[in-house]
Amino acid sequence: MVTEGQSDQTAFILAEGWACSYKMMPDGERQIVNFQIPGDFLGLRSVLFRTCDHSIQAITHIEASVVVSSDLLDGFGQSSRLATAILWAASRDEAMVVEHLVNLGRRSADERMGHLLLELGARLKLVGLGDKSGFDCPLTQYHLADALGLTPVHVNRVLRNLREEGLLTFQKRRVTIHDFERLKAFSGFDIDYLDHDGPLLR
Amino acid sequence: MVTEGQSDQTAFILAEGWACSYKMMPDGERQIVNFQIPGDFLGLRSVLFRTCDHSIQAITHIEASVVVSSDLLDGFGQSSRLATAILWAASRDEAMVVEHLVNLGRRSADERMGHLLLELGARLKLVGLGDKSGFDCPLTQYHLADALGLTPVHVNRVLRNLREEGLLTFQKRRVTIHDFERLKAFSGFDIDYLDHDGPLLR
DNA sequence: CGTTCGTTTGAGAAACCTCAAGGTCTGTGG
DNA sequence: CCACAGACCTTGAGGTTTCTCAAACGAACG
Repeated sequence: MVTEGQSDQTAFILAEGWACSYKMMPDGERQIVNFQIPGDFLGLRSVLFRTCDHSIQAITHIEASVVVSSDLLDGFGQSSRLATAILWAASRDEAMVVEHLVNLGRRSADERMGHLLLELGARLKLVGLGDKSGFDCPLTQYHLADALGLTPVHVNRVLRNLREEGLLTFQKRRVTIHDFERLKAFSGFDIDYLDHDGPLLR
Repeated sequence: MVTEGQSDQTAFILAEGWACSYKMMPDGERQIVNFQIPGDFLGLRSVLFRTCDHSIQAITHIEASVVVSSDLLDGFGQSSRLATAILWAASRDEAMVVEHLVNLGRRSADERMGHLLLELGARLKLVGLGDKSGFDCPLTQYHLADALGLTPVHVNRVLRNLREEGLLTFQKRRVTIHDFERLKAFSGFDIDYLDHDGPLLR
């Protein structure tokens, strides 16, 4: 129904049956983000974003009403710029939460850590704090543990692993990326879900 | 800055410093949902929803601009009904994803399963499919595994645990809740995050 | 009647947690 | 400047949860 990476997608309202939205991992594993049941709106972000960051698949036989994409965008075009900006912010926000969810569901502790720190680095770079080599980071290992669903003790060991692997160092409130490309590959980080530069407007 | 359960909250745009949004578990554990850095919008759902479903806390010293809540809602009030409805749907969607995130981050496999099935039950009940005693469910154990970040093998054992505990049975495409209250307590399910009955409008 | 999909069970391995104890750094009051 | 407290980081040993691999079983379907 909706496929990750494609553009020009459609939105639906589900009338009958079940569907699910999910993301695929490079190794073929899958993380289901949500199940959709009758009455649910489906594929909203695929219309608002230029390219979709997730896929949707039917589970049972399905009946759904197509929501014409241009109608949606027209409706929004007439709305205030404020409304559009807010919806866009909300969507970006949700995209980050979804990526975080995938992180917890389908990655090892080491990969999660790498992914989180790469995401923070990428976001900080966008606003001019930090660069490819690293960034200042006020988080404690307790914060990282609470974010990644780990214990602080294990966070410590994970950071040691990454350091010993030569991937990154987190010391003295500073994250230093030693090998960006390898870390990116290791943690399955793909910046696309952040890379939507502004509302899709007409 | 923002506290779960309160109403009349404020939104901010972060100018300087770091913050994080999180949910607390009954046992005092915490799941951080996202970190906010300069430039980020913060507390949007706390304005759109009557009561907020998460909390926000400063990590460093912070400078932020207050976004006046009434301005936001005015801006929306002038927008089309369509725009408002869409934003509301997006927010509810995000609330579900956030709860799913907490599920993966801070609950055991058994608790996750209970929580997921209770959520599905609650949502199905809202649209008239299924009731407190259970619901028809077309999902396979593979679907559940992909949703909960487990292996299909372990899903099977989890379902057996829950059955042997007398909490629920999932057999022949039917979920039967044997002891709703006990299951709810066991899996930390709190329906509030679904219970926002329509956009907050003027 | 064979094939496919989904479920069930077992045994051993890996990841992560718990508990416990030191160690380091930083700010604070004397 | 020193002593101290508190917050944070680091390491070890042993336990629990979850995974991997493997195999068998049942039901649906052509």
